[in-house]
Formats: sequence, C-alpha cells, structure tokens
Amino acid sequence: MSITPSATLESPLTSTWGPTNPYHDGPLVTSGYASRLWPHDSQPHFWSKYQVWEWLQQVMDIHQIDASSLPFQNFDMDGHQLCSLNYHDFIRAAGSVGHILYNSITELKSGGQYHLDIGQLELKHETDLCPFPDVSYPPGEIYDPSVQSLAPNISPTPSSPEIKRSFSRGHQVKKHNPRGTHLWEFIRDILLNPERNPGLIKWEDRTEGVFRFLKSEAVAQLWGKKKNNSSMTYEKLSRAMRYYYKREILERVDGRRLVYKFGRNARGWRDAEK
DNA sequence: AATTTTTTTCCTGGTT
DNA sequence: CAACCAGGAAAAAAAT
Repeated sequence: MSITPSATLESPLTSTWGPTNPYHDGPLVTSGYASRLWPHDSQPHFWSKYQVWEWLQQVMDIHQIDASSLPFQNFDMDGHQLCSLNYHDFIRAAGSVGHILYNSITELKSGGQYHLDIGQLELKHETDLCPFPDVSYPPGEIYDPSVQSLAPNISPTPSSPEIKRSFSRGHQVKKHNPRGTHLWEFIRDILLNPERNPGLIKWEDRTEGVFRFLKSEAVAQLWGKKKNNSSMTYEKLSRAMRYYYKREILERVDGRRLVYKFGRNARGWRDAEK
C-alpha cells in the first residue's frame, strides 16, 4: 500500500466548469449517492478501471457538471487505487470537482449512508447586489489563475506543478458542502475578474500585488452573501484580512487606507506565477 | 469524533 | 465625526 497513485495526478486542468454555465439552476441533487446504488457493487475497492470511469461519469452526471471538463486521464486506475487517494489527491486531479468526487467515494467506501447536500456547489448565481461569479475555485495552491472558471478564453498555460507533499490517510466522512474559497481567494478572484468587478476593488500595483478596496462595504456584503451571512461588514472582514498578515498571505501596507498587498503565501494573483 | 485552521464577533484604543 | 487600522479574546464555522 505504499503505492501512492498520485503519480498520474498532474495536469494543467484547463477546464471551464464554472459559474455561468447553464447547468444547475435550482437546488440540484438532494439525495445521496447511496440512495441509489450504482449499477455495480457498492464496494469501490473492487472496481475495475472501467467501473471507476463509470462512477466518474455518473457523479458528473448527477451533478450536472460537464464531464468533458474532468481530466479522466488522472483517474486511470482501478478501485483499489482510487480508494487510496486522499482529499488532496482528488483536488489535484479534478480541481473543484474533486470535492464532490471525494465526498462521493468517501461515502461509498463507508457504506454510504449519508447524503451530502451539494445544494450550493454554487450558490445561485449573483442576484442583485453584484454580478460576481461565485466560483468554486480550487484551493489555489496547485492551480494557477489559468483556471478562470468563467473565462471563455482558456489560457493553455501549462502550469507549473509545484505540488506539495501530502500524506495518504484513511478515509473520513465528510458532510458539509465544499466552500472552496477562502476570503483572500475571494478577494483575489474579484481582482482577477475586472469585467465582473463593478469597481469594488482595484489594483494599485498589479505586479506588486497591491490593491485597494473602493467599495469596502459592498465587498463585505458580497462576501457575506457568499457565506450566507447577511451581517458581514467591512469591519469584520478587515479583521480577517489582518489575520492574513501573520500568515504572510497579505503584507501590511500602512499609511494607505483600504490598501492591502498580497504576500508570499498568496498564490494565483498574478499572471505568471512563479 | 476529535483536532486544527479560518472566519466571525466584539471590543478597546489609536489614526486619518 | 466618520471611516479605518491594530490586535486581543473568544466563539463559531469549516476543513481534514
């Protein structure tokens, strides 16, 4: 079992699953996978490569996600190998959809009893406040900004695979829906989507990663909307921002109000990432 | 289920 | 004064 099948996991993943797609509108999929057993045995460990492939198809299908956006090559393995993948492996292999796949396989491995509510893999798109895509970005560390989930222009940037080490662990049962984006990623994504950024935040110095909030409260509202917290305020959002200083995700910029700067631990904010 | 990481709340006090 | 910035504390939420 020392064989970590994460060798095949490393591809640019230039996909376009994302927000503005025609799929999921309303509350999609509410029932679990377990409720309806797969055509094959529910013991993923014994699946053949073909069954793994079939499972992928079905999961994507159930969630109405364009299957062509999934790099099947990364799943060229049998059930046994599939079961040894950990959470991170899935994210690496499938990006944001990795969450779903992980949840699915985890459930199946554990006998499948619960149902996860992917109710808001993407909370409904914008609404009124701001037409911002609430993309479910991949955790940012493996990917580069080329994974613009809404950009029709797929930048074929063959990202640099600076994969981090990860330990292989057993499986865990997870229930909540993935909340792919952290605050700083949320902010970054607003910056990265000028066309959908109604003057909320602006780059002060693109190459240095310095930016400034133009509409602090509006951004806070948007963030709150994403977190389903209508009482979010800039005051509170900024506190969270300040915690990033210690972690070097943000660097302090004093003197200028509402100005922040991405730090060395913030990935994906510039065009050519190291 | 337990632990760890992040974010949210609230707050006191200083600054622009 | 209003709108920010700095952090400490503690609690809640998420992730793993």
